[in-house]
Amino acid sequence: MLTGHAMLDVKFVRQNLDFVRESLKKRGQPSDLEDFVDSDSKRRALLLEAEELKHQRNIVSQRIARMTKDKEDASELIAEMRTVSQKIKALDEELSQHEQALRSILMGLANLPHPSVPVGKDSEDNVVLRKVGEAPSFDFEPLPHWEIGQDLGILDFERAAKIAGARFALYMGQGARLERALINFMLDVHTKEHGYLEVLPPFMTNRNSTTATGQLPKFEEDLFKLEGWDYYLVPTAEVPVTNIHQGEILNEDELPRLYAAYTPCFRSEAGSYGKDTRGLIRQHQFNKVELVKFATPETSYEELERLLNDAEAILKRLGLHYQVVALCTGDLGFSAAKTYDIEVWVPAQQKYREISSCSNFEDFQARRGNIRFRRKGKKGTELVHTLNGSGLAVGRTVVAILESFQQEDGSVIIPEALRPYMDGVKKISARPGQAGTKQGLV
RNA sequence: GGAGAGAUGGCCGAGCCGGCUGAAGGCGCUCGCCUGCUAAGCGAGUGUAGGAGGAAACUUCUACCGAGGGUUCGAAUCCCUCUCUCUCCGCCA
Repeated sequence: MLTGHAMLDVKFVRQNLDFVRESLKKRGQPSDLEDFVDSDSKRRALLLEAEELKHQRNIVSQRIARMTKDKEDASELIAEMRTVSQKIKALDEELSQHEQALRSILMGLANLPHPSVPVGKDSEDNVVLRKVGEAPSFDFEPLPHWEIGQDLGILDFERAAKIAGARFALYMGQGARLERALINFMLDVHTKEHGYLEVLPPFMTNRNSTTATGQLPKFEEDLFKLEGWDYYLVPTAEVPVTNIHQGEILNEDELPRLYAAYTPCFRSEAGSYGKDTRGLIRQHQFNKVELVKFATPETSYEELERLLNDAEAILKRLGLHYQVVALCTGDLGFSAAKTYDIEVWVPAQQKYREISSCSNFEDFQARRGNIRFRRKGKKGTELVHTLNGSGLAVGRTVVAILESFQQEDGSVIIPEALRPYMDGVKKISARPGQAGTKQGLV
């Protein structure tokens, strides 16, 4: 059987070969699908043959049962069926080879872009939809956040390197407090105002779950794997949270379901050597509040817009300048049908950097994870649509805050919305001798 | 870590000395009837996936009783391995 682990729908691909080819080409991942057609047709031919034999076996077995009951001699039929069973076994083996081939072909095919996604080659072709707020202006040379953080004694990359290595951060004092404040702030806004249910999931997931959301098998090198265990450290809460409903059949009236989860995220960042080597932008471990939705197909694109708004709300309240970008076909992630990125302004770099990525996966993940729903009064099941988006990446939010609200004297103003989460602290400034000493507690 | 018990349909729960059991019974759900509303009651229906046929409603076949193997003409039922859950003992928080 081929249930549950395809990505695109086998039937759909079979019946829309040209469309699929065209879509994959737009993504810059062309495939002639010849191997698909080949495996698929072989598989069906073998299936037919095997099922006919099984039918025969079932009927004759019943006859044997009756004969045995009536004390008749069935040894001839039994001998006959013995060879039939052997034949079935051989066919089943051949069949499973083709099914495996077909599955791995399907697993390698990326999701089809939604018609509204701009066609393009790479990130150059992404479309900026809007810019919100204004970039802060400075009458002094703004410092990069790592310098601000180190000067304030709230970020320590040298000791982090000693403890773990490159691409790790050690937050101290008000830095650690700021990170925690942001997590709480984000969770509160999403759960109390946007209607999400807070969840705290496992930070490791097994192979099956990691495959369902699309991180495996294609992106294994991006993940941290626990040696000797079937566990992967989560690269995003998307993995454990989307798998909450793995294998379930939900009721239509339970949809949409909205979840908000804080987790640390672990990424190997293989292949990004030399990029963003300083500071908090690219870490092996970072914190994120993730928003995940399960929706019906007819509402999933409305839900995507709402998800985007929910993520933007955080930046607005913090008073950070950002832009919203629609990813083009060539820049779309493997599993996504449509993605908006939110990019926050990073003053020291004079650049917008991704701080959230909001995607509709349609039924792509649901098919792998076998997440379905039943419509009221209708027979059968349908796959749900899954969506997720960062709301937001916490470390990068710290970057934006430190750099955007830095003062000439090296202090940093805390956005008003965050102060309740910081014991009313309005500003982080350097106070020599404070960190970790008894005087600091006064 | 040691000893035991279990895993069945949306849910609960029979079957488990092998053969009309895709699976009794109950709950839930859907449709219809009945009652002034609600509740109760009565009747019918109600798993998933894949294949073949059909424009379609649908028909038919195959598979599925935690997962994967094995025995057998035939397995939810017997055997092996694994996973998970529960109980008791020990250990650690």
